Amino acid sequence: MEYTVQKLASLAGISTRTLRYYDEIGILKPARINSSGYRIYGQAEVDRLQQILFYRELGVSLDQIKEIVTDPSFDGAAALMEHRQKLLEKREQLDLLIANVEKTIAMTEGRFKMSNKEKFEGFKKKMIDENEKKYGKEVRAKYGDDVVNQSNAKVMNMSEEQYQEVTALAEEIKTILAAAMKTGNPAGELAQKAADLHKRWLTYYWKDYSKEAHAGLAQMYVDDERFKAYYDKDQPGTAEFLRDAIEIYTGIKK
Amino acid sequence: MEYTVQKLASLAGISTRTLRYYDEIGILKPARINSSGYRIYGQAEVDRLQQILFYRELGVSLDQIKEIVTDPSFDGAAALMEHRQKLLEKREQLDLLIANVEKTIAMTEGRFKMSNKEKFEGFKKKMIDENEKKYGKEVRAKYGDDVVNQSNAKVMNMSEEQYQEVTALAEEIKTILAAAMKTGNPAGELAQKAADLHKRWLTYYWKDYSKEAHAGLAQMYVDDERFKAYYDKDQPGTAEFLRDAIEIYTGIKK
DNA sequence: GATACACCTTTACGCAACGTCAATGTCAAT
DNA sequence: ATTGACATTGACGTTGCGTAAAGGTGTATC
Repeated sequence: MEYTVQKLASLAGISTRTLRYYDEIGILKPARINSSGYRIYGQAEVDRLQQILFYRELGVSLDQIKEIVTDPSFDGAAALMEHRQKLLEKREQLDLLIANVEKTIAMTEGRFKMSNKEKFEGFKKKMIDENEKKYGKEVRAKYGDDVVNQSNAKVMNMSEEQYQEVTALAEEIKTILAAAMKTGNPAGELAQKAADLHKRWLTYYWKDYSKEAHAGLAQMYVDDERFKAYYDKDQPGTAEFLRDAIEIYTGIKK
Repeated sequence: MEYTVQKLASLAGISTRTLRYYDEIGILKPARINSSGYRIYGQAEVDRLQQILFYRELGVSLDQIKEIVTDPSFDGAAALMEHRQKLLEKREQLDLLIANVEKTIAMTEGRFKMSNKEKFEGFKKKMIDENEKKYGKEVRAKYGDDVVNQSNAKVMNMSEEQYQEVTALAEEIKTILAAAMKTGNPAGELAQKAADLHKRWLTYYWKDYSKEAHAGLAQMYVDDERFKAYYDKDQPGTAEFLRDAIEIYTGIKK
C-alpha cells in the first residue's frame, strides 16, 4: 500500500504540513519521490509515523523522538524514565503555581490590598536579589552559605508588619546616626542608641546574634568600599563612626 | 531613584533583553529617554515591573499581563480565576501524560514487546480512521451513529490476540473465497464456509448480529464500488459471489 | 480539448518570549 | 588617548507547526 501526503495525513490524523515538516527535519522521509515530485510513503513509513506519534503524544520533543526512532540501539526506556522525571517536576511547578494563584485570589478582598501585597512580595525578593548580587560572594565566603541562606529565608518569611518595622528601623538608625555624628562622640548617648538600634535591626536578618559578629560586621562597613560608600554618602566618616560606636557598645575592639 | 536598563535588570533579576522586549511590546516603557538614547526608569516603572513579574511568575501570558497592568479597570481577580482554571486543566493533562508514560514504562519488559504494542495500538487506530474516512458517511447514514461508534469502540477494546485473530480470519476468508470461486457454486460447501467465516469476522465489529444486516452488508459489497473493487481485485465477480453465498447462508434474498 | 477541481509542490512569514551575536555609540577612569 | 564597562538598534534562532501564495499535476466532466 502506498500513500501520498494527504492519504497518510488523514490516516494518521495529522496535517500534510506536519508530514512535510517531518520530512524537512529528517525524522520521517518518504519511501520515494515520484516523477512529479510527489512524496510517496510505504508501509515502513506508516509504522515509523505510528511510533513518532506515539512518543509525541507522551510530550517528547521531536528532537528526542528523532534519536529514539533513528538510533535502533537507543534506550527508549531510559529516555522515557527521564521524560517522566521532567513531567513530574513540571507538575510540581504547576502545583506551586496553582497554590500561589489560589492564595492570591483568596487574598483579593478588594484590589487595593492585593496590590500592596504584590509590591511587598516583590520588594522582599528585590532586596535579597540586590544583596546577593552586590555582596553575595564575599558575605557567603565570610559567613558561609548556611548563614546567608537562613538570613534570606528569614526575610522571605517576614510579615508585612515586620518588613515595615525593619525598614523604619533602618531609617531611624540613619537619622540618629546623623545626629550622633554631630556630637563627634561614639561613646555618647546618641551613638550608643544607634548601635543598639543597629543590633535590633540585625536580629531581623540574623538567626543568631553575637557581639563578635556584630563588631565584625561594623569593621566590614569600613573595609568594604560599597558599604562605606553607603554610610558615608551624606557624611564622610560615618562608617568609621558607626564602627567605633559598635565596638564600644559590644565591648569588642578588633 | 533612577535606573538604567542594567540596574533595573539586576535589581529585578531579569535580563536587559527582557526590558528592551517589554519596551518593544509596550508593557513597560521607560519613564524617559536621555540625550544619549538610554532608557531611564523611575520608581513608577519599578513598581509596574514588580507587578508584571508577579503575574509572569504565575504563568500568565504577557498579552494578558498587558491588559491587567494597562487597564486599571481590568478585573484582575476574574483573570486569575480563569487562569487558575487553565492551570487545573493543564495539570489534568499532565497527570494523564504521566500515567501513560508510566504505563508504557511498566510494559517495557524488553524493548520488543513495547514496540509491538505501539504498532498494534497504531494499527487499530489506523484501521478505524481509514474506515471512517472511506465509508464513514455512508455507513453512518445507513446504520446510524450508535452502531458505528460501538463498532469502533469494540475495535479499540480488542486485545492483541483478538486483533490478530480477526486479521487472520480476514485472510482465511480471502483464501477460501478464492477456492470457492473456482467451484462457481455459491451454495457449495466452500462458499458456505466462507459465508460462515464472514459472519464470525463480522461479530468482531458488530455488537449485535442479524441475518438481515449480514445480507444487507453483502449487497452493499456489490453496490459500493470501493467494496466491490476490494473483493474483485484478484477475481472479478467475487463480490457478487460472496453476496450470493451469504444470501443463501442467511436464507435472505433481497 | 477545454475546463473544473482536487491534490501536489516549494517558499516563506507568523506565533511567544526572549537568547545571542554583531556593529556601533557613550561614559568614566586611567 | 585609550581602555573597559555599559548603552543602543538590528536581526537571526528557538519549537512545531498554521497559513497563505504561486504554481504544477491528475482525473473527471462537458
